[in-house]
Formats: sequence, C-alpha cells, structure tokens
Amino acid sequence: MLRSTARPLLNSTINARPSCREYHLIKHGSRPVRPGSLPNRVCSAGMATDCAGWHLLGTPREELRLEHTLPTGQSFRWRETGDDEYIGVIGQRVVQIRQLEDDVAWRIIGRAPQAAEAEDTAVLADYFNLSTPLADLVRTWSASCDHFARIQPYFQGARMLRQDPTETLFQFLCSSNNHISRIHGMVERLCSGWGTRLPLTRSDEYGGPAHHAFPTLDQLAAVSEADLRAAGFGYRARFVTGSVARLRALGGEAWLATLRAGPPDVAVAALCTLPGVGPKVAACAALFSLDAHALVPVDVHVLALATRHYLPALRGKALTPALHAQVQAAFVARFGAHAGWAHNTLFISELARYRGRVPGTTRAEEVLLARGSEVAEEVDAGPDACARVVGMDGSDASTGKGGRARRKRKGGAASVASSLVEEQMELAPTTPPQAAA
DNA sequence: ACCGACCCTGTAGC
DNA sequence: AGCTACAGGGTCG
Ligand SMILES: [Mg+2]
Repeated sequence: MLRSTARPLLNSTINARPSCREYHLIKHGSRPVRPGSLPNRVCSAGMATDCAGWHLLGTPREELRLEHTLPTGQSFRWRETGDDEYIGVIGQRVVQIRQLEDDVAWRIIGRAPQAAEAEDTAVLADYFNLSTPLADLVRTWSASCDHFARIQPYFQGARMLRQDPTETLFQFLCSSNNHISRIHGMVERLCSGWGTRLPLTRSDEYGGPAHHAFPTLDQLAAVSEADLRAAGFGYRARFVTGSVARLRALGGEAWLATLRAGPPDVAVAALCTLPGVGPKVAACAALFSLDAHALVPVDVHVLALATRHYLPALRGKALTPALHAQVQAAFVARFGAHAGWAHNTLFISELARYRGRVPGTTRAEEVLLARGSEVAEEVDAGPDACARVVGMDGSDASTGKGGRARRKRKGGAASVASSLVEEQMELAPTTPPQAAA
C-alpha cells in the first residue's frame, strides 16, 4: 500500500503534513490500522487519539455514515471539505470529521475558551445521539415495512443528530418556502454576523474561513428586522425577530430545553405559537433537537412517499394540518417510538442525489424506466456502496455546482428527466411531470 | 378547511 | 456568457 496511491489524507484547506501516527489512525483505502485497540461499540465514543488530535467515535458503518447524516437536511452547519470529510460547529467547538471504513474520526480545530477539552468526547457522543442503537432499530423497521427493508441497505448509518434547540429552530425558521442553497447562506450570515467567533486551536493547519457559534438569544435580540433584511432574510426577518422576542419572554434557552422532557405534542404546540413556525418547522425542531424521536416533519416530499407506500387514499390532497397528523400517525403505527428516525432514512432515499442507488425503487425511477430513459444505464453499485452514483465528477448536487446526470433527449423521457434534474437538493419530483408543466 | 400572497435568490433555460 | 423567469423541506390571515 503505497502512499502515493492513496488520496491525500487532509483536504486542501489543511496545510500541515500529517504525522506518521495519523496514518495509523486514518484509513488508507481499506481499513483503519490498530483496530484491536479501538472501541467499536456505539455507546463508547472513542478514547483513541493521536498527536494531531484525532479521535475515533467508535461508530461502525451501520451506526453512522456521515454522508447520510451531515449533508442530508437536518443541519445547515456543515460543509464538505473533502471526500467524506466535513467541518462544522457543534456548540462552542469547531469540528473536523471524516468517514473511515468502519468508524468515524474527529478532532477539534477550534473552540471557545470555556469549552473544556475534557468534555469533547461527551459533546460528540451527545450530538450524534450515540445512546440510540440505530442498527437494532433498523432490524425492527425492516420487519415492519418491505419498502424500508428494500432501500435501507443502501442508506446505512443515517442517524438523527441531537442539535442545539435554538440553533435548530432558527435554521428551520429559515427553511420554509425557500431553497436549500439560500438557507445555507442565511444560516451562515446569521452565525458570522452575530455569533461568537470560535478561535482556532490549529490555525497553523487550517486556512479556511472563520467559524462562529450560533448566536444566542441575547445576541439575536440585538438584531433588527432591518439588519436581517439586509442579510437577505426577506419576510422571514420579521419571523426571526418575533420568535426571538417571544422566546425570551417565555424564558429563553432554558425554556426551550424544558420541552425536551415533556411530550412531543406539547413541544410542537408550544413551538407553533412562534411566528413563522408551523407544524412542519416545529416537527423539524423537535425531532432534530428536542429528543422527539417519533415526530415526522411532513413536507411535500414526505407526503408523497407516504401516499405512495402507506396512505394511497391521500394522494393528491393538500398538506393541511389534519393531513400532517394522519401521516404522522401512520408513521408511528408502522415504525413506533423512533418513527422520526425511520422517516429520515426513507426521506434521504428519495434524494435525487441518490437516484439510481436502489434499482427500480422510487416512483420517479419507475416513470423514467417505463419511458426508456437512460437512467437504466446506471449501474447497481450494490448495497452499502460508498461511491456516489450520481455526481461522478465529485461535485455536490446540494451546492448546485453541477454533478447531476446529464440528460440528452428531448420530450418524453427528457421532460421527465429535466423535472428530476430541477429538484433542489436532490429530491425526486413530487408532482406528476405533466402537472409540473 | 381552503386558498392566495409572500421576500428573496440560486439556478435552469434559453 | 449574460439575462430572465421560475420555484422553493411552508406559514399566515
Ligand atoms: Mg406559528
């Protein structure tokens, strides 16, 4: 195994040459070295470390795959900095994280002074919800649902994160009737404009942009609607200032945290009293940050997959609160107390970025195949394939820099294909092609 | 319960 | 390449 044949250990924003010990920790094509000394169970976030600050999370691929967890719509706080490598902020820490063959490696590259190193491992374990055994849950879900059983092998390790409640609420306050790419920018400007900058602890190795904690409610209270409009928030500017004011009146972050202990419907009802927060955004905040593992944020895409597989009678109906409740109930009936987690795997299996990964599964693919589209040329990479099926040029569909499969024909299948290609981050179409025209 | 307006802007489509 | 037109992980009244 020659070094020259391996991809660079660190991406281009990391300038330092990795130490020899890093090579022991980071995979080189196949497997990490010194596996015998490493914890390999979910609940024991790794203690293993090296001189460059890398640790192992202790998560086998069935428990966590970053590709299915970080850039799939639960958080807008991560950016991909390399092949299967990301940098983002968890609370008061800037985290560099990378997928290994059967584990995940992480290190802290920046932190607030009050963020003690001794807490790092616990913070990571908390953020990735490591006390929830995903692989065990998957077995029960696969027994309950044929569709889930069919697609899940292609989307392993899709965990729910346990994000900060305030951060999650405002991220998804920005999400309604909006494009993913714009949401990313809005969240970023909120952080860089009003959040506390996190000093880098490895500034000699990292030359990328600065990172900031998500602004606290006190920091947000200093932001005017005009500020937000200038930052491109549009009409959501008033939602933000209004929600900040109301949250502070209710008791701020401490009050939000109390929602974790109560029933999910109480949390959702409370969140819905905030301006700009409806059932969908409330469910996102509750599932992504308030331990409401059973909640399902029902958007148009979730409704589409629900009508396709569970509630055919609801096809074509508008996404009213009543319908939202019906879909929610159907998911809980089928998947149980962690229905929100199950929904997450189903949701990401619909992403256009993964189109073709599961042979002949989605309705969109069925339409394309029925019309003889070249989508049939996509090879079956097999379950648990690591390589992307779409975006072979390495670009990320979610950043809009291309990478989508090129379509050549006009009319017929091509018009269907173009409606697919148009999907923003990725989601397969929710409306019949003819209706889209 | 239903329906139209809605701030922007990244991107598709010429 | 530049432009224009569109549509977007919903929410509100
Ligand atoms: Mg509300």
